[in-house]
Formats: sequence, C-alpha cells, structure tokens
Amino acid sequence: MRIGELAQATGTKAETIRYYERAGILPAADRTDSNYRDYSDEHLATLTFVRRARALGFSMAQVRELLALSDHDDKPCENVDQLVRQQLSEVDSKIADLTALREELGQLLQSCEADRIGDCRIVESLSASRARP
Amino acid sequence: MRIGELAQATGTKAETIRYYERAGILPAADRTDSNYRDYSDEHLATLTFVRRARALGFSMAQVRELLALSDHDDKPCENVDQLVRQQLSEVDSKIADLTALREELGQLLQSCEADRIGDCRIVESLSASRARP
DNA sequence: ATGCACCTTGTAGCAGCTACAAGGTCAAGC
DNA sequence: GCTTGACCTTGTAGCTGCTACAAGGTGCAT
Ligand SMILES: [Zn+2]
Ligand SMILES: [Zn+2]
Ligand SMILES: [Zn+2]
Ligand SMILES: [Zn+2]
Repeated sequence: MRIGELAQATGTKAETIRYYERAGILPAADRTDSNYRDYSDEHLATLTFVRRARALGFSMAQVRELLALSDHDDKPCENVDQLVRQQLSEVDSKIADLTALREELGQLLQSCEADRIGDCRIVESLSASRARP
Repeated sequence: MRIGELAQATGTKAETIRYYERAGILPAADRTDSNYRDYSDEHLATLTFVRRARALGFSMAQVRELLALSDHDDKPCENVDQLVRQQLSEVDSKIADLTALREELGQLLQSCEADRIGDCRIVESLSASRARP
C-alpha cells in the first residue's frame, strides 16, 4: 500500500509517517519503480501499535522500547509491564499537578469581587506570592 | 540588579530571562556602562507575575494578554476573569483526558497474566484495536 | 494534452525553553 | 601587575512531536 492508504488506514498524516521513518520508529518501506513508498501489512501493524502507544501518552523513546520488546516473544514481559507502570505513574503525577492547578485557578476566580483591574485580586495574586490577608 | 540576581530572586534561569526579553514578555532592561542588563524593581514584579502565570499553566500568549490587561487599572477586570476561566476549563479538559488515559493504562496492566512477551496481553492490546474477547 | 490527485525531497516553523561557544568585564588574591 | 574565576554578552543550535510549506515527479482520466 502507498503512504496515503496507510495514512487513511491508521488516521495518521502522511507527513507524520515519513517523520516516523526518519525518527526510526517505523522501518523504511520498499519502493516502487517510481520511488513511491510501498508498505506491507506488517508496517500497518507496527504503525497501529505506534499510534496506540502514542495515544496512551508514551513518548517516542518509550515507543521505541516497546517496539523492541514486542519483537522478542520469548523474553519475559516484565519489562513491558514496567514501562506501562511507569507511564501510569507519570500520568498520575500529571493529574495531581493539574488538580492542584485547578484548585488554585478556582480560588483565583473566586477572589475577584472588583469591577476594575486596579482592584482585581486576580491581578494582585498573580503579581505577589500567594500570601493573602 | 543584574540578571543573575534577578534570576536568583525569581527562580528563573538567566537564559530564560533573556529569552523572555526576546519574546517580548519582559521589557528590555537598561544597560550599565559595560553593557550588562540592569533591572529595576518593576522588572522584578513583572517577572514574578510572569513566572506565576506560567506556573498556573497560562501560555506565553495568555501571559502577554494578562500583562497588557494588568497595565490598565481603570479597565473592567472582566477580561482577566475571562482568561482565568478559560484556563480553568482547559485544565479541566486535560484532567479529563488524563483520567481516561489512566483508566486505560490501568486496564492494560491488569490484563497481563503472562510471563513471556509472546503471550502478553499488553503487547496484544497495543497492536490491535481495543476489541477484546 | 491537460488536469488533478498523489507522491518525492528538503526545509522551516510551532512552544518554551536549554545549552552551548566565543568572547568581554570585574573584583579578589598573590 | 597579573591571573583566576565568577559573572556578563551575543549568537546559534538543540530538545519533542509533529505540521506546513515549496518545488518538482508520477499515474490516470478525460
Ligand atoms: Zn471580576
Ligand atoms: Zn477581577
Ligand atoms: Zn506480565
Ligand atoms: Zn505482559
């Protein structure tokens, strides 16, 4: 299949696919006589894997690791599980950060009882550190 | 004060401060005879504002808006509040996304009962779409 | 023959820094 | 007086994960 079909099949832009090749995430495809990339079903499977892993928040580096691991059917899957656990804990900590942020933003919003910027507690709170009366 | 002191005082790297100047976030400082940047207390206040806003997740563009707004004491603070509300809702939607991710990763983790990668459901689930028996 | 959709490469851009390199300045210590 | 070292200056390039061109080649229908 050509790059456009693969793109369609995986919901990826052709430019992104070429980028993955450059980045060493997706192996280079064969070429037709007219130098078009010619992808196999295996490429399709790999790209699907990549997209799914990316959608789950794995970094390119992690995806590379996952791909390398998934090539070794006979090895223990401990390392795979480990990567997933790691990603899970990163997501957890991002959620925690954002939740704290959310809290602060909420308090900011509530703090405004003024009508003009000169009296606005929001602006005040942004300028100074959070010490408030 | 020189850039190093300002950096220290605000927990910002000197290189970042220069970047903010280039990016039009922080006004250019005066220069000493030897061409060193010489910052005022107002710069300190502005940079504090900027860092706080950035820490709250506002983009550079939003910070620029906030700075512009905070310059106009007499204008209504509605626009400030609006920016905060917008940021709050962006944070909310990121939290929602990450929570969904977290859920999927958790299920992935639970799905593994194998010892070797060839049988690992995690690898399987990453490859195919989520249709599972 | 002409149009059009597709493909190719290469390059540059986005955010928000960070990390050099190559050099100038200033105070302290000997 | 001179060196050492901490600071400062500019400029440029790198990071992540794409995305968007531009300039040209190919394949097929009309
Ligand atoms: Zn208000
Ligand atoms: Zn207000
Ligand atoms: Zn396992
Ligand atoms: Zn497993």
